[in-house]
Amino acid sequence: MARATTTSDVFNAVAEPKRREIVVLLAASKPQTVGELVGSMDLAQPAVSKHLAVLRSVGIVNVEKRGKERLYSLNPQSLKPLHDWVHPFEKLWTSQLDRIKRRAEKMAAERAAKN
Amino acid sequence: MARATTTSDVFNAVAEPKRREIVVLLAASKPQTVGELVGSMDLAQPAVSKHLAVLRSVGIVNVEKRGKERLYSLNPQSLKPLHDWVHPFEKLWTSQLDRIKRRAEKMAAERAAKN
DNA sequence: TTGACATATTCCTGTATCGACATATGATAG
DNA sequence: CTATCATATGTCGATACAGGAATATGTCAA
Repeated sequence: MARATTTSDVFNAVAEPKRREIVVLLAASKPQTVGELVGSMDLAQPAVSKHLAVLRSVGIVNVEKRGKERLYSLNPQSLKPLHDWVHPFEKLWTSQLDRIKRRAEKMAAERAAKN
Repeated sequence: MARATTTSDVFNAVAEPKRREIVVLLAASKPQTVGELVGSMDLAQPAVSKHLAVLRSVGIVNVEKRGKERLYSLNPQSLKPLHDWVHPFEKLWTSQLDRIKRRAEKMAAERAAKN
């Protein structure tokens, strides 16, 4: 078996940094044209279009035709599975008890480093 | 340029379903042996060991030698970057305003489907 | 129709999986 | 020391990228 497709999953789609960048850009400013995205991305147009195709295929972005341009917009709900998976882990590092634990471990590590 | 390494990033490491499964298993029950993980995973031991190696290399899990066994434990903080990236998007789908917006879009889509 | 512009698609190359299988390493008991 | 158990590592085959370059598609204006 080989590596999973980038289009198989929100997790895989978003594993690529440039695609995350696109998501952030679309979240910051409202619907944008491919050209606008290219303008703010240091990546050639074909590459951007391909990334957009991946994001489209997993439902992260929507397209709307507007003359010869295409307006891409973010579909935030699509990121919910990612959020739902990672969110429960938050309590494992925010609890007071855990912060004490980490502090102790850190001190132990420093102690060990001196010997 | 090819696809990024699975060990290059928490995002890439966690893009693989089996590795997410391991993370969940380690979060549920405390430190576990490779054998225990294999026992609850429908995947051969070498494959599990390799996934653990990937998770180790990005700091998602820690190992501790215990005789001939190795105890793997979760390092939850390592997931923080993932959480920090996705969390801001939550408000885009939980706000009352946005729920109304989605509702309207859905109705428009149904209307369009009838025509 | 023709040309110009915006975007998508195709082809190519180098690289990195993932799992199965076989084998190496390492620790412990007897 | 040797056999055994737990885990790690290496090899192989099929697969899938990501970006560059070239080209196709589609839309508008004159």
